[in-house]
Amino acid sequence: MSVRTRIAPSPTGDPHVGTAYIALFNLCFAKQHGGRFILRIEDTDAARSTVASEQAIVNSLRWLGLDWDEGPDVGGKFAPYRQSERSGIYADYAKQLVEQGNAFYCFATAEELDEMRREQIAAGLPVKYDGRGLTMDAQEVQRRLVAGHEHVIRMKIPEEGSCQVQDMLRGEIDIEWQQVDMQVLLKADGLPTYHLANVVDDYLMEITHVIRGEEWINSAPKHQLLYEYFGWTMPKLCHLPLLRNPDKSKLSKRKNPTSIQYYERMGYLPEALTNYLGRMGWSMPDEREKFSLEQMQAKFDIDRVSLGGPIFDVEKLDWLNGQWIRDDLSQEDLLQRLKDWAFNEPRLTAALPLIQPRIEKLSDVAPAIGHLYSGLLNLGENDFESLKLERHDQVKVLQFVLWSLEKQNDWSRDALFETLKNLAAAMDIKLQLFLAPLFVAISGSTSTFSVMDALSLLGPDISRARTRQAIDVLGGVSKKQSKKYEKEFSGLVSYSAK
RNA sequence: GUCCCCUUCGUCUAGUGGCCUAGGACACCGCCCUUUCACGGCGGUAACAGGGGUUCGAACCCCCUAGGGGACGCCA
Repeated sequence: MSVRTRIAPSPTGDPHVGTAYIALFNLCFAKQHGGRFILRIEDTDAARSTVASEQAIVNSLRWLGLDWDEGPDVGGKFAPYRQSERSGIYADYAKQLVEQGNAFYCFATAEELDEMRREQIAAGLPVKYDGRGLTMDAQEVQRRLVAGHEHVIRMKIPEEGSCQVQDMLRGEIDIEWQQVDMQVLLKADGLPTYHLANVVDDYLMEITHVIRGEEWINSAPKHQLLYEYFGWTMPKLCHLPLLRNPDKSKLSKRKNPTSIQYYERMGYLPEALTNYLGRMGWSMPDEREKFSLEQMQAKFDIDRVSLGGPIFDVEKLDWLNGQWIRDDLSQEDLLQRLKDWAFNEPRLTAALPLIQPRIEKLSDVAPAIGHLYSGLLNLGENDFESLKLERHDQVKVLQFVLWSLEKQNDWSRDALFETLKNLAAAMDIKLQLFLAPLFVAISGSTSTFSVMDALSLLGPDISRARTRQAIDVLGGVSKKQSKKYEKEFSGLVSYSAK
């Protein structure tokens, strides 16, 4: 049997570099063993799993050159198990477990369980489903099912003993069954949870190796137990370390740009970013820093993964990107890359009408649109000095704007204007004053075309990054202050929503 | 709080019991190249978390402690 690996990213938010990281290692492992690497996008929440967000993942992985193979289709290639006509298979598997006595119906409501958890916390007990559904007698269960009471299916967990999970890198991991929750397998809406869907999919897709993030270690006993219940062979597990922020917490977008699209917009070469991700927790046998995806695949060895969670260090990525630009691009290549990146007709065409009214000479063009072709700006505190708003209010405005922009989905200039206008009104600040710090943050000056147009053309990734940068330049927001602001902000938003 | 994972320069890492007075890379500093700035070249500062074992010998094996991270959802 040949090796098959698979990643199952959730199409939530922007495609994350962590997804690319896991994909890269899966791809290299599979190719190294002459196997296949399969992509499957999964999320049971239809509201946030849109065609567009699925496509964004596909595009980002393609951009990075992390190509996947076609695998056995389960419920549609990109549209996952939420597809109603196929989700039935998961319900069938869940019911099979009930019949086998490995799972049970639970009629507890969300409120009831919240209450239970609160009590457990108050009593200093481990927070865990207490097995109340198990005590209901079969007739009562039948009665409620027939009556159409809302219910879920949970898996049974052994009451004592422990589970030994084999990890390809860590060896045996021993987890007490006491620590494992009676996981919901089938939700009240009839859709499976990740745990069930994942196991069923991996089985149906004949996955032999599961290479995923370390955050899944604690769920491994559940998955292993499901394989046992079904009588299926368990794939080999491998948990990769998590990418971290400079403060060592799990890489998150609040602290670091994490969107693959951000790195694309910043002008990193995909081969450099892939190369850099390949250096996170892994090294070439000859220790060279620069290598292509093909070279990594050729030399890949999962045992060379080091377990300490690596910090995503932009400085080294910058250096590596420079190496790629200087060593691997001919002048023609560079020209082509620049054209593809941003110096293309549609991008320029979008900018020209904005500056045409403002220029007197053709030589005025480059300075006027320079900020549309830049990454982070060269900002200093004094760039904000001449503004009328007090400095701490500037920071506050920028922070609130940032939070708004993080929620913003529609990046048309009109939608942005609507959002910002409402925010200014809610904060009770005159629009002109309100926009001034953002103007500087985004454009690097106060005398250029509308900041809405700039935001719209720059897109979410760069816009948010520059706003964040401006906040930092102005001294940042302390943790305490941030909490206070957050509260105030959520109050404003609900107010303006009315 | 409970459990799990992790721990070599500031950062990414090499190292799988003797080759380690611990190597490379980024960053930083200095020198050289140079009309400037980069690039490039050369050099420098800088680490085995702490404590116990095992062993002739420990960065490497074991134990304890500390620190960091993660998981504890009808999210994934």
